[in-house]
Amino acid sequence: MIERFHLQLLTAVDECGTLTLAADKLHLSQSALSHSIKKLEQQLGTAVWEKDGRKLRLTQAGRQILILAKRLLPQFEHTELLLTQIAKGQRGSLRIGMECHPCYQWLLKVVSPFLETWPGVEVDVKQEFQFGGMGALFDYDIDVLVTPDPLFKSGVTFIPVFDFEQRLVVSQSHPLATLQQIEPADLQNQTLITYPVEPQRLDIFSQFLAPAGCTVKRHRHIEATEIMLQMVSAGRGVAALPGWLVDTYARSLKLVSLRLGTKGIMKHIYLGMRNNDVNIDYIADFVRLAKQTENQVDEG
Amino acid sequence: MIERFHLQLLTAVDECGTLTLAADKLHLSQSALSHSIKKLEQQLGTAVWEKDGRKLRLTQAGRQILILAKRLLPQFEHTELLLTQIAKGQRGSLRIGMECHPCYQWLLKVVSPFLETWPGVEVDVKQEFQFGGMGALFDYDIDVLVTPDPLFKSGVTFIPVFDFEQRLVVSQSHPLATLQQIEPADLQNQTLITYPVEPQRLDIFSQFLAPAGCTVKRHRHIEATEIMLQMVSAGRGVAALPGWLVDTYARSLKLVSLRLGTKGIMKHIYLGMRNNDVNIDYIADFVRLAKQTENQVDEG
DNA sequence: TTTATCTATGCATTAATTTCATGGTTTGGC
DNA sequence: GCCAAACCATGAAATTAATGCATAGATAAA
Repeated sequence: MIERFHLQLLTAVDECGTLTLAADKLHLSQSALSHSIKKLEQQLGTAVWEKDGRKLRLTQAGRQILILAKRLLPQFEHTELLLTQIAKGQRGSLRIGMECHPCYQWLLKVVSPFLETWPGVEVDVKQEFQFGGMGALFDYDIDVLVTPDPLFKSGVTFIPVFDFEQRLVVSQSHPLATLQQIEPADLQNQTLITYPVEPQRLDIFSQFLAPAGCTVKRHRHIEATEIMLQMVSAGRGVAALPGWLVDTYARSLKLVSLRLGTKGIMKHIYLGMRNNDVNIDYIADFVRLAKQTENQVDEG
Repeated sequence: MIERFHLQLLTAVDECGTLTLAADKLHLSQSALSHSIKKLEQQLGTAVWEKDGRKLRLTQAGRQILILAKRLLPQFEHTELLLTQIAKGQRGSLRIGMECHPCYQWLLKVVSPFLETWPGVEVDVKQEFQFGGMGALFDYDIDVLVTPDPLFKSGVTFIPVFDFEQRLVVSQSHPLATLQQIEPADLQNQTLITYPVEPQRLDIFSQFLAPAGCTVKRHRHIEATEIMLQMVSAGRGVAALPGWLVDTYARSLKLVSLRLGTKGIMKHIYLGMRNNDVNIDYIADFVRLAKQTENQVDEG
């Protein structure tokens, strides 16, 4: 069996020229190296080098091992370097799961500074989960779940990082645009545009229309946030989206956002993660950066 | 220090699912594996896997090691396979040195069947040596020397493999073409074409012209055998080459070969090799094949 | 020929690995 | 909800391997 040590030994002899000098370099006795090689040679059934005077000359077999050494040793060392970085928390992978369609815009504000602070951490964002965001978290498909609907189960921690109000968006010229607030009945003759997810996961249904026993004239699905806002701007329908998100497009697209009900629909974005991971440096820092965005958005 | 064993261990656990089954596969106790990993984890400063119920789940660090394992282990195994072939003499390299210009044609007849018999042996032919063929042999630049001039020194073995007569080649229409044999004086008014080497290494000088105190009208150098024969065919000069070599071109180029002196210049091709290498299977077989060509050439 | 240098090897010592025995945890069946 | 089975962790003992010392053998240089 060729061991890593043998590769180091061959390399050292190649660099130093003699077994004695190689022994110094490896902080071992010349005897130890001699014994090691003898044993290897017995196992392989072939000599690694032959004596030429008092020098050693690699045999065909020895040359092959040296070639192997020069190829493999750097890879061992590279992985070990990687592991010390992982041990220090400087390196790893952060797989973010998104269970909140409009939050994508917000996420970018968090990821951007994160990437600068943690160049060794690979960030990946996933949006589709076979067994829901929680399943993905438990199955180690993701490391952090961005969701407005936390499930406080044992084994996972959910931390609120951002508060916002879910508001109705309409175009400036829309009949509802002048109202102070929207009541469920106001939407009876409207086209409501939402992301293509089950209605029970949409707050405007579960917290606003359904409790009042109301419905809308038409319900359309659109995947992309910007297209959705373009449609609203063109008067083709209304949508329910986070207030801060509407604000960033309000001027350019001539949009107005309105409170839903008297108190409004107040939401929180939570970051969910496995308890074991909470103390990993770069994950803790991701949470910290996520909390910071609240101020930025309010100011902006 | 990540050792080869750790790579095998990680791979086995990855394949078997549990540490216990991996232990069976590696013919070790479950305890031994557990201890090994614990020690590695201490050295690395990071866990390799974490317990998830009674299963083991790789950590980020563990995944890196597994990636390393899947890349490096096959390379270890490949080299070990190579070494067993080298040990059995099925594989190696045969670097042939040529110190005999016209012998190249002959060599091809030997190399061709050799390559078929020894697919694992890499054959290389060298023709230029800084310190002569013997030096190249001693310096391990070549493994076999093809030469008509053996030097019987200790450490090397020279084996005669092929006998031939060095004859003068002239065109059919040349004035000398009708002679039974050539005497040194016959060449006084001739242009002699030879390979570009020192005259003392040319038999026609050292064994024929020089002893008789004769010389030629002109001496030209040409590197390539076929061009040399074309020149002779065109009546531009005469040359001294092995009889069997001339025979193969005699009809197509309208050439005649003549004996030099009464007894002719008789030569032998020798194969020289280091004593240590004489018993290597594929080298011994190369010698055997070289000896066989004698019959083939005589017949052809 | 002598001396310095280098590798090989037997033997005693030291270190590392492995196993055994056992305890703790989790899972699944009853 | 309890019990048995499966699995991993761990301490201590036993085994095995690696290492260094001392020295012999061999080569090259002086």
